[in-house]
Amino acid sequence: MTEEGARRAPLNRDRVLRAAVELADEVGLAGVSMRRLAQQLGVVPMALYKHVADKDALLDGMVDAVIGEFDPPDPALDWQDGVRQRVLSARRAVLRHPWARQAIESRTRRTPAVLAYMDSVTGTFRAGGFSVDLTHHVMHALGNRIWGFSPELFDEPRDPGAPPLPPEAQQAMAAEFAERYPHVLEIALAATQGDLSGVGRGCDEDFEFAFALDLLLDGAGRLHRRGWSSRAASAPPAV
Amino acid sequence: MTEEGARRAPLNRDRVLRAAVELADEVGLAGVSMRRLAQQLGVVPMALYKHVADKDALLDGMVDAVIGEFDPPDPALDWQDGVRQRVLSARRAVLRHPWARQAIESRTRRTPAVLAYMDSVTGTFRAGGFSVDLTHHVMHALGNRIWGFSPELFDEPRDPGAPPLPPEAQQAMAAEFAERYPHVLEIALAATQGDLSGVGRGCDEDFEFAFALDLLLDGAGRLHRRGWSSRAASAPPAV
DNA sequence: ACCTGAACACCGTTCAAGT
DNA sequence: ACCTGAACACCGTTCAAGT
Repeated sequence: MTEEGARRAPLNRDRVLRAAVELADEVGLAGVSMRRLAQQLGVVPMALYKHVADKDALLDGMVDAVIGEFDPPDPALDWQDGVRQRVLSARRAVLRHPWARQAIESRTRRTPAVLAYMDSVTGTFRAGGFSVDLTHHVMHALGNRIWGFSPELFDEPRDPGAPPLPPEAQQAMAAEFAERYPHVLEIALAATQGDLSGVGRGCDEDFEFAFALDLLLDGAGRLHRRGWSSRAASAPPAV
Repeated sequence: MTEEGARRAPLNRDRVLRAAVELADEVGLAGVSMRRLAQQLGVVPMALYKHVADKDALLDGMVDAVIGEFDPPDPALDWQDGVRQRVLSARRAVLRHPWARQAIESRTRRTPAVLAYMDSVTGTFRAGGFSVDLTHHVMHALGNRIWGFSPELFDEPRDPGAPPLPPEAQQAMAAEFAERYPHVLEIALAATQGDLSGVGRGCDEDFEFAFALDLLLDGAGRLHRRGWSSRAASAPPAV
């Protein structure tokens, strides 16, 4: 309210990005608008455009900030543990920022930070003796899993704060499900040891992630040891 | 312009969804707004809300329309060819609608059509003798690949209509890349047989998709044959 | 150099009213 | 039953102007 008391440190790119990350942590990615971010910084919306080209650039910067939290590579590890360590470190960072997965999936530009991370993982395979050819295909096979997340295949886990469904509702849901989607119900029940109230609460995502990652890395190692090459192969793998 | 000449068939859910799919095919997902879709149908925006609860429901319906284009399962196939056939059929449908991948990734609700498709793929593994437990983990490992796409790991392919970069720009890009991201450049060059102009035009996505799919299915088959169970395993796979 | 004010061309969705 | 009109509370971004 005083004339000069409200003066604040001048904006800069870093302060804008840090505020955006903080805002996304609080209200989710959909809640991050240029206008709301400006308000959070006590500034008029247009002031942001001096530090960030447009909203896409803002999102790129936010993803870069998450990448900045990844642990550095550990050169003492062999290729398999090396890739695992980096990817699981990426996973920890991504889980710290629930919006990060959605933001990463939405990016189509590859920033220097993104390229540097991909280069580092690629280099780990090469240092482990993988051919250029096999490394290329394996990077594609890993896909977004190098960022530490797998897609939500089934429903989002139910809000843990939500009250548990009443037993009769569970029964009704199970009955309907059992009729229409017996196989989905079966594997969902298996994941919760038959505890119906757990269905829809999601399963052990960490285990599923590690399972898929190791399935891919082990398959890759097998191809590597056998000297597999896509030039020799007519059809894809035949692992 | 005549009073009655402009009368059109009454809207219904199907006509709304078909128009939305057509609009997305033409202008991309970002171009599909309730207002623009209404205009396309010669109707006021609010008229849509009688047939579709809100924009999320519209997107759900559009994804369901794509799923409706998948080929039915072929019961004569064994589990591996059966899953491959369904997933490659999904891929053909998704490639017909360039917006579909983005739409599928953005959905958090699982519609009956989505659940029915997942149930069908799950059932194919079960019919092939896979345990409930292994089927569960394998479905997670496949992840979004059951929809026939893998994530864009590297850049989007350059617009094929765009003019090719001038040779000196290619040289400059390559030089900069070679210095900062040598490993990414290396595998990118391998994918285009050293043709620099092809870098950034993307690689053979069909091959990469088939590679990853078969890597996963072959690994899954190996675990199946060996009677692997997550209950017995302390750590994930050890394929 | 950095920020502001006003404006433009959009959004999704509500409500009460029309036929 | 189905559609409309007007309004609300938002968006991202431009341009010319202020300090």
